[in-house]
Amino acid sequence: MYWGVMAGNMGWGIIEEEGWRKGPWTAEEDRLLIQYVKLHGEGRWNSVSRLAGLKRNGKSCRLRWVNYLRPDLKKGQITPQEESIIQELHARWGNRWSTIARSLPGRTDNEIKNYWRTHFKKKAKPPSDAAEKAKIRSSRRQQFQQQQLQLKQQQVQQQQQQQFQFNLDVEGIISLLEENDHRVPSISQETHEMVNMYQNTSEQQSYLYSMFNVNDNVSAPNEEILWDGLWNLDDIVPQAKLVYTA
DNA sequence: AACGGAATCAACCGCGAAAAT
DNA sequence: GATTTTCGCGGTTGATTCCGT
Repeated sequence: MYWGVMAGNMGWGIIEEEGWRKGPWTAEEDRLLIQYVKLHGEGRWNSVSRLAGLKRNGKSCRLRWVNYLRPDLKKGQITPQEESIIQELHARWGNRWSTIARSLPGRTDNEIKNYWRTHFKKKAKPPSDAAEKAKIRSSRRQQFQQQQLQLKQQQVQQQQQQQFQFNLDVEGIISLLEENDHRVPSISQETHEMVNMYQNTSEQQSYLYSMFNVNDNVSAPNEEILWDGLWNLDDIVPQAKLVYTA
């Protein structure tokens, strides 16, 4: 990856006279910044250096987070659909990149701005020779491969997130059942049993996952039993709203 | 294989608006 | 209300990679 190469070359990790580091971010700096956001949330960027021990100014930290570290960012090339949205919105808004970016979830203003400058500015003139056409074909092929890769990565990520969320949710169910057991007749006996099982051993925890097919990402029928129950629970205990991200 | 120009993209800069003091 | 701080935006730069000759 481009950044990786740059970060590997530590030649210009410059320290300015004020003590701020400049240039490409290292993996360690990224880790510190991610940790800071986990603990303190986004914002108060000027506190990052003090609280996270990063020798970066607030502006640099914000930029790094917004453009590269935010978990909701889409990786990979701009898709043809996104491209047409960019064109359409640029016709309407001009260079208001942040406004355009709001219509493209997971894309940053910087990314769109760069994309526009490198793709659309020159697109006015159509390809005129074989070399240009070959280049476009190659670019499309790369784009397709990138999309396939991205899709696979998304699937893996989704599975991991699903399992993590499920884990959290089951913990929530346990405590809610403990608190409200007598008030929740709509939760099936099966659900009670599963949740109770979860509390026992790690083998049984795996068994619980397998029953819901969480690892296989094909979780429909058994899951419904649980989540129907969850929504009933939610009606009774509104503050206990459980979010299932399938 | 070597070179040079074009393309790409991460990061910086300056500025203005909004929020905090 | 004035001043300072923080944040966000758009423009630009510069290192690296790509690609044609």
